[in-house]
Amino acid sequence: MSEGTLILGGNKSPAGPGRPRSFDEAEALEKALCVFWHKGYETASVDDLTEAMGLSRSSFYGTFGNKQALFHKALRHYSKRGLKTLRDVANAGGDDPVGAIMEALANPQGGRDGCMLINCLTELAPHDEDVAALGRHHLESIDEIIARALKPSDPGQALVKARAFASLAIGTLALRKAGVPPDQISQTLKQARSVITP
Amino acid sequence: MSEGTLILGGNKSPAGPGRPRSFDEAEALEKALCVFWHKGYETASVDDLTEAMGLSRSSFYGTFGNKQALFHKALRHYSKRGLKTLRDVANAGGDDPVGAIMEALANPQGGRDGCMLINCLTELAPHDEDVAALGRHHLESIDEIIARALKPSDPGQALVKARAFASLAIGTLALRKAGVPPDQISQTLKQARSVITP
DNA sequence: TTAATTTTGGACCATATAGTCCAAAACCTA
DNA sequence: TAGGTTTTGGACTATATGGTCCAAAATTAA
Repeated sequence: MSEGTLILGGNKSPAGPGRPRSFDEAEALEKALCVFWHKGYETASVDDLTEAMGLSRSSFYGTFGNKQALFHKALRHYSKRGLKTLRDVANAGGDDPVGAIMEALANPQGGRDGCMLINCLTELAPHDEDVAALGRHHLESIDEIIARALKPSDPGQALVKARAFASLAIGTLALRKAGVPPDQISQTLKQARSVITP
Repeated sequence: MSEGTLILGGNKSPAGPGRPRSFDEAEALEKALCVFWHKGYETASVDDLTEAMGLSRSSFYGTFGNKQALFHKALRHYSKRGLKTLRDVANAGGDDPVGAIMEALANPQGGRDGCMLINCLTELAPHDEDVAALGRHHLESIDEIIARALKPSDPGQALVKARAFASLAIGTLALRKAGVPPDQISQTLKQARSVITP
């Protein structure tokens, strides 16, 4: 049960004896993340992944265990980083954290690929409870961050409004995927203000 | 180029000579639709499909051409029927068409499987322009139906508000997939009223 | 009954896929 | 330098996949 044994993935490449890794695990994970983000879980083949990560199959399986384990690790990483970014944006927003958040939402990182977490939720959540649970936690966290950004408003309704705001933003991701013109999406997103104004 | 030639799928099973079909094409399509809805495009194997449809591979390929053609047909059918249902709901709503629409949105057909079209948009649109185009048309139609339901409101803003309303509703589908409790989803959906009230 | 025509069952095929295995390479410690 | 240890390349395997093929079955028209 202890980490570092010879069972599965996550070999820590200790400083002890043995041939050293020829790659950076974090970088490789990042590359894998991009592939999953762009292609989805099922469509991303191990060949796609190893090629993008620059790894041999041995290193791939030796380091990450298998495709699914790598995927879960990538998704957790994505979630953690995304939430941190959102918090940072809200904090950096100063007097208008909601405006800062909306600004960020209007120019998402994934472009037409949308949000990796929402993509994976759509693809896998009904058949993978781990993904579903991670998704719930992610969404809940987003709601809390937004609710906190609404601070002057009446606190009883803050979370409810934050949820509606977030749902609207998530909905626009579908538009993006469909190739709806960005200006129309921005216009739709601006209507989210009417959800949160008291 | 004419239909009915011997090229691909959609054989009309004419009343002429030859062994008659042992199945109903519309029913088979419906079954396939369910499989795609529940499992997604990639994950639905031809074996899954033929089993659910009760067809041999010969009948499958002879009637529908291939997996992708069947899928597109199913998706178009889904879109058409969904839009008709939405229109019917709005029309049957009498004095409060928006309320009727919201009622319908709170009890969706797919349950945790969400909306097939949004699922497929998420899975395929960035890599399949046909799906993307169908998605845009579907979303646009939804917007128009909702905008029409907002008739008393100021007409210039009707479409903008309808789009925001629709995006919020679409966003809640992700919550549903993640297994967020239905009452919370309903509560979020109710906030959509604030988007459309002038 | 016979010939033409279409559907059906299911064996078959080529390929793609996730995952395994092992010998050689590259390192550390003694 | 020698022995122990880990990583690496890449060949290999088993299986699942989408799609094809053809002989037999089931029908209609003559």
